[in-house]
Amino acid sequence: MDKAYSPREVEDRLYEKWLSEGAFEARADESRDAFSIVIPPPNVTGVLTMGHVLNNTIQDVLARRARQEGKSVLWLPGTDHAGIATQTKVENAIKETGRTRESLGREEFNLQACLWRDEHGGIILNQLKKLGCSCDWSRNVHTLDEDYSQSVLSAFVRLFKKGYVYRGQRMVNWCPASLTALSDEEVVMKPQSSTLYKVKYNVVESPGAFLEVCTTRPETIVGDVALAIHPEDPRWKNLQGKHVMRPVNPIAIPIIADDAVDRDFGTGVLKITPAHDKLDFEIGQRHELPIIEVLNADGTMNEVAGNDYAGIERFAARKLISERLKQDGHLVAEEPYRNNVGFSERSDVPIEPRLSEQWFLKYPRVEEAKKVVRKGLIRFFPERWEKTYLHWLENIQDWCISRQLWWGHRIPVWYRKGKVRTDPSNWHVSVSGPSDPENWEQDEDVLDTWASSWLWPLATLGWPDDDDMREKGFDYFYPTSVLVTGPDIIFFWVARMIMAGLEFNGRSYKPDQLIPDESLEERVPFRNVYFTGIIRDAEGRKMSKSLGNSPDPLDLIEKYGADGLRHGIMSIAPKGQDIRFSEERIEQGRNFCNKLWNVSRFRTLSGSLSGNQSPVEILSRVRLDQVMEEDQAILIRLKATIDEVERCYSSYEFNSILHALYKFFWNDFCDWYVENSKARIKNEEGKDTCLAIQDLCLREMLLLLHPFIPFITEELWSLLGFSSAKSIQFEAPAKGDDLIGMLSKVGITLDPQVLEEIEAQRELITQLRSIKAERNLSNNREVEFLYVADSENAALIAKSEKSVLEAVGAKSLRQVEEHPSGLPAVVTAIGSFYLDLSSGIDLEAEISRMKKEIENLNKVIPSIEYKLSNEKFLTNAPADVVEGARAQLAENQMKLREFTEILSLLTAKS
RNA sequence: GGACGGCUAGCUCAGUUGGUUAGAGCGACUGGUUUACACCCAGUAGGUCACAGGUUCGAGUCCUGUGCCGUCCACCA
Repeated sequence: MDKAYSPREVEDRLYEKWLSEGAFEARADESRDAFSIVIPPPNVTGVLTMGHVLNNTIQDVLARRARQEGKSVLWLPGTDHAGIATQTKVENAIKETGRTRESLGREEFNLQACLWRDEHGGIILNQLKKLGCSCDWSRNVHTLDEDYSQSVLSAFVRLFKKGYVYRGQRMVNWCPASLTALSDEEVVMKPQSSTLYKVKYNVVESPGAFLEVCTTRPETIVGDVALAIHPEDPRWKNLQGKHVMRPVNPIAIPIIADDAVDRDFGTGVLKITPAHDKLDFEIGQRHELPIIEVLNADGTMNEVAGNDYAGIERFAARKLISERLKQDGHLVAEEPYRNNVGFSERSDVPIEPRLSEQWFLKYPRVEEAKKVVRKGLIRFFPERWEKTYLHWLENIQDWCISRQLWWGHRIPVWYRKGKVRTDPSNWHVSVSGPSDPENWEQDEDVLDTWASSWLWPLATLGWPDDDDMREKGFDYFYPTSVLVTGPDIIFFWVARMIMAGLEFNGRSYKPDQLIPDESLEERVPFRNVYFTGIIRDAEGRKMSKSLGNSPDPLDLIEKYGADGLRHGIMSIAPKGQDIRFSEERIEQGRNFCNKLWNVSRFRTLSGSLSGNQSPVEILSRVRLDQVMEEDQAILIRLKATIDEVERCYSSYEFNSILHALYKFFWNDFCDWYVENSKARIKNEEGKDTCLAIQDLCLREMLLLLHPFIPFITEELWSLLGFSSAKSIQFEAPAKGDDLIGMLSKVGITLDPQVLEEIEAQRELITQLRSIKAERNLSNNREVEFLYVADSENAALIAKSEKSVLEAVGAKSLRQVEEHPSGLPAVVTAIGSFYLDLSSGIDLEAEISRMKKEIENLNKVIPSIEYKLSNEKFLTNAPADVVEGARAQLAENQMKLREFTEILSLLTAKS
């Protein structure tokens, strides 16, 4: 074994081995419990981010733990076609070759997109392999796969037949960059610095009278069809029913009254542009006002806006029209204003409320979706996300599911050629299409990507095809055990999957018929949902590609190993809190692996490894008369650690699991038990017993650590001779009680009292080391200690004298009756200890060293004293600096006294 | 406007039903290569637990209020 652990070779070799053994392949096996996870499918053309590392490491930990526990595990991988994102990327790539989407045409474009996907796609899956993810790769699914598409279209058709999918002319969120409608969830509100324009509208019927209106969007004035006031607003009561002249493209428009007007905002008068504002549209409907569109799909003004503005981009038009208003004397005021504007999440441009013909979905099973979470049939970790989830469901709006894109699942609706599309009697809706396709034309739109991924747990297991479901073990693996994802997609994905699961799994119910409680549980797509935190950079910003603040996980794997990365990220992943990334934590993970490697290496150098193939074999090497208190203590701690790990798994407290394992391994096992072993294994009598206990601890440690750091643990598992017929991957760590059982079978019972004694001994050793270190005697192994203690404690001290002396680095511990004077002392729970400064010391060397220390202090002290006597220093320096100087002076003076005393004692002896 | 989270050592964070003297890692400082490990060992320093009240024998922990930071939802033109 090399001195330092080098992950690279080990990781690649072991991953290949796991794949060739088929260790990750899932089979429905009724004799065992099922454990299943579906991966949140990443964008097929994406690359691995730190968020993926966190998310997938958690899933891998759970999958590997379940595999060890003997469950039949399915971790199902796959990728998402990511409609807008991928189409935009492909369009940009095509643009570089001088072509456009339109010039290629739909079929050719999609062909190019597939080529592009196949070329750039799948990178992320290979990156997950580097991370060690134990997915069943033979089951890899892509949302545009033929089978998956069938299931997406099938869901659409079923919901259509139920009357839940409908087509309609509605106000939607329009993205002028991507030229498509978006769902409400894809719009992000951003505070903007804009201008509030106050515009004057002259009253037609009363010359000289006018109304003032505040707006942030003067470019839409050309689409105004009315002004609205509040019906009870006394200020304009007499104007209701009269008309004003539109200040741009002048025509007379009515003054109407509507409750929706906020009297307190601006002037209390609202201009109504039904084509370009959601509220205005509603008011317009109520008052049967005309709808005048003045914007094109791409955000430029259209011909209706007039020759002066047609073709001009919306923000340029805003400027132009405001200037025009100013010239005409219609602009009363303009002032800076901060408001929230909706942006397209993908394209990052302001969205445009736009009236258009789209497909909408009324969500199915909303009530049941609330119920399954309220009743705990699906549990959220942390629990608090339940409130967010329920609040969203309470206020749920119909979902706009059509997208004006080419990359995606094309809507399975056909219209009779040459007939009016708005009449449903001219529609054909089916998965396979009409039998006489020549007479029909298919709807041009595709489905929102989330309208495919909401079926993920169902479709990846073969739904809705019976044969496919049987082959993929649907009944065995569904509902899946746990979903691991970020809270940022709780609405996009989690909530929708729950509704889809409830709707589509099992026998169908009529729309108005609630699913009975007893069959809810088998229909939910997953039982637990673990929400990870969001990874932020050192400044607390969300990691993103555009900020360039996300490290490349592959670089980190290269530098610290996959195990180091996994350990690091898991140790900073508290339950559901955002995570501030720091490379130092990854370094710590690497160091942990190295420590594990080295203590194992030490074990291989200490003695034979035979007899390690099972706990029974290991314990058979124990000689009862050689079992020491140290052995009992480490076993008690091991048991406590196992129990703690068990408890933390059930509540998904991964950082606590690692913390418990780290503490046991490093602070208890390495720092104390193995150090103590060094003396014991020199002695043939106790060697075998001591090594057996070491082996038992190491074995359990490796088993417990394996889900987190699979590579190094598997490597050490075989290097230390633990491997039997079973790989570490399928070997369960002992439960706490199992451990007690195993031990009592060979006659070892654990006495909690022993732990206290060992604890006291540790405390003593630490104190004695400290008293030595303070006097720069750390390396002197000849020092002697005197102590005063009662007879009970004295017996205890005598019992552990040898190991205390070894650990402290001292020659003797001698009991005295009287407290010696003039010696440095420490007080512990079991007695007062004095460092005998005169004994066992190289007097000449110590004396010259003391003199050197004193000489140095005699230089330092006057310089601090001078500083403190300086008036300017005292008045100008910050208080803490002055205090610091005073403390420094006092400490050095104290040191001087101590050293002087020690010196006088030393010289008296010489 | 509504909801949720955070505020603990210089930094990043643990702290699970309220209970000895509040912990870890990193960083700082001191000393150390005695054959597992310098990716290491031994030791030291460093905290008014955001603030103000309250409940209690006892509060980092529970309650009320305030402040700052962050997230989500809604949104008034």
